[in-house]
Amino acid sequence: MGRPPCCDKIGVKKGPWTPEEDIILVSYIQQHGPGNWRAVPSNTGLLRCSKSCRLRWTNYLRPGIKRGNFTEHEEKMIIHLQALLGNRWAAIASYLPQRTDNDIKNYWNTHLRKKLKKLQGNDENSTQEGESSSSSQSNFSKGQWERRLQTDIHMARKALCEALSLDKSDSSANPIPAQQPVTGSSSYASSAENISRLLQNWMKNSPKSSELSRSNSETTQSSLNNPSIGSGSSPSEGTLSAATPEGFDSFFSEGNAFTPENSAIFQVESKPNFPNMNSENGYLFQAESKPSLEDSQVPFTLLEKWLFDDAINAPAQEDQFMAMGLGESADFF
DNA sequence: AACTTGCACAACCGCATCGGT
DNA sequence: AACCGATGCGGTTGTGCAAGT
Repeated sequence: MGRPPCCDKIGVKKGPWTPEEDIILVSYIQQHGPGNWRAVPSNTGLLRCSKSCRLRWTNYLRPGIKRGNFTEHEEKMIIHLQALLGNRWAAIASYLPQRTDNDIKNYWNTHLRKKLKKLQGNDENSTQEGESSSSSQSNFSKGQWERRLQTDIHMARKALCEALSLDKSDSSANPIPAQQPVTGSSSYASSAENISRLLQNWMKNSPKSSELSRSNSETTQSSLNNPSIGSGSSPSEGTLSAATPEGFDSFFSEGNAFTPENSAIFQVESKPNFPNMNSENGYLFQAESKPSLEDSQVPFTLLEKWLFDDAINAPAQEDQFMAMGLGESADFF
């Protein structure tokens, strides 16, 4: 009697995501917002398990994700945070809002761990090395425990601020960068940029992409024909028109990059269905199903108030962090 | 040119945790 | 309190590419 599979494995597609799938997923999330992942495959016709959809969204498609080379500052942050928190990638990622935990984890595993090992090798030929993070966790010092607690408090503050949608009423008062692009443009545009980038890579890396596109278009087509897609909206508002094989061919041909500009296809077509779309700010993917201030104004508890007040006084948190016991934390490598 | 090796990163898997009933 | 489903998280694997031989 084994653990039941997270989803019906039969007919579930695995492997890399195609641009068509990406667009279907983004379109769906635009309409319904992130969350209720279980319903995503059935409602979109995607032959993916719910986990896969969530992962794809959180790691690649959601707005505000920065990809590519890590800056030196980011690198230092990661090293520092890893020393403090261990392999709690999600917690570390909360300090680097534009990076995903998966990204940070990969970067750590492929670059930083080796780098540190090397450095350490130069420093001393001591025996404690390498698996520092796991071994260090076992001999957790009091100082580290306290810092870990601090980090948890930080995360609690952040979560609280997000939950209260503070930035909505007065973005300048919010000291903690929300997980949104800093630019004034629509954050969905960022999502489109992500897709643009993916499509461009797709084109660059795969000369047979259009062929694949076509083969995948069966899936897409069937999903497009699936009346359950975009339930609640008329077929004419399908939002998926760009995902037709023809649509893709037109994107791919004539050097048409998939830019935020032409991504207006999504915006124009799907906008009427977006409860969160704000014509001035663009579409804001608010933290998943978190209530806004207007929706439910909850009186602060003492703790919430404390966390909230404290958060406002913590703009230089990042630097504090960097200044915080580097020497000590270095011991954990 | 063919093959091997190493690297980078996307994606999967399974356990942990949370929230509702 | 116990159960169950949904989601989150971290470890690991698979795959494609580039560099080296």
